[in-house]
Amino acid sequence: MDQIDYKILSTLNENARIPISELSRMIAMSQPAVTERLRKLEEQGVITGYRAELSPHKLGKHTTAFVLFKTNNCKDFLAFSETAPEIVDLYRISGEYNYLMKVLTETNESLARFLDSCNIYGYSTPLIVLSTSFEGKSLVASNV
Amino acid sequence: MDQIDYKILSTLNENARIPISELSRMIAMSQPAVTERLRKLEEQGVITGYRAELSPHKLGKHTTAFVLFKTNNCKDFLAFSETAPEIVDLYRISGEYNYLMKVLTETNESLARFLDSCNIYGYSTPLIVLSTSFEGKSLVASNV
DNA sequence: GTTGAAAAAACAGAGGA
DNA sequence: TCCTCTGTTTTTTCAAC
Repeated sequence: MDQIDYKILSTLNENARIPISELSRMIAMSQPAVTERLRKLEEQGVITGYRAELSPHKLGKHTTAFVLFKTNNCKDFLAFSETAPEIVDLYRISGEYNYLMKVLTETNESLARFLDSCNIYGYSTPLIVLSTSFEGKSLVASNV
Repeated sequence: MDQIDYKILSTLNENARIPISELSRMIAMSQPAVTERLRKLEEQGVITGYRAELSPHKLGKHTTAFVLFKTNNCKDFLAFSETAPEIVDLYRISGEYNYLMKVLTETNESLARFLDSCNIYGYSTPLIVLSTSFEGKSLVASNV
């Protein structure tokens, strides 16, 4: 992992669909060399995947909320949560509550309905997201 | 936006670097037609970008935490947070605390040091992430 | 890690349901 | 309007160095 690898990671974090030919021009290195570095970064698990980032709003999801909660049935809740399209992120956390989830619903009302339908207790008042200042900042500096 | 568009979105959410030729084979549609649909989805803002997903662990970030806090200097904090590599997500939220941030640091100790260095007050005990059950679930169903 | 040729894919045009 | 077909350009892959 050197400066060139960091540059590759930072560039792909900004635009994962950039052609390798263009990437290689940007970092002034031959295409096969960049391809080989990329292959290694994927193999080592530094790069875990490539994702299209979608607009929740354009897909009719107008409410984003974080909910802290407790559950005894960790295993059951995990199975449920994987099938619930509303839950996009799920974290096991330290502290009074043992889970944190990020939930996307169409409206505030559908958020309330969804929470009622979850088999959880002791959940916090939903932390409604008023605005997302930024999200998914790159883990590697862009000016390497 | 029809079923085919949803299929394109869901496929690109799983692998954003898939060649359009392969994508077009998967959904049994010609390449130019898929290219045109993709162009429109980007133009409409349904697709906001393509990102490489990196492993925090492989990059030396062993601690992930969510921190709720209050600040009066919203503008100043936003400027600071954009330059702080530790803060990867920042949300303005409803409720007693007015901000939620996701922070990645090398260790628990560096998390403590970072929070001390932030010009915020009334922040919650950091919600340390013990494990990420899942993250970034697709906003569109995969079985469309 | 570089160069250069062959294969594959992306792009841009005309034509058809 | 949206899709298909075809030729051209670009990109990727694979060889040898």
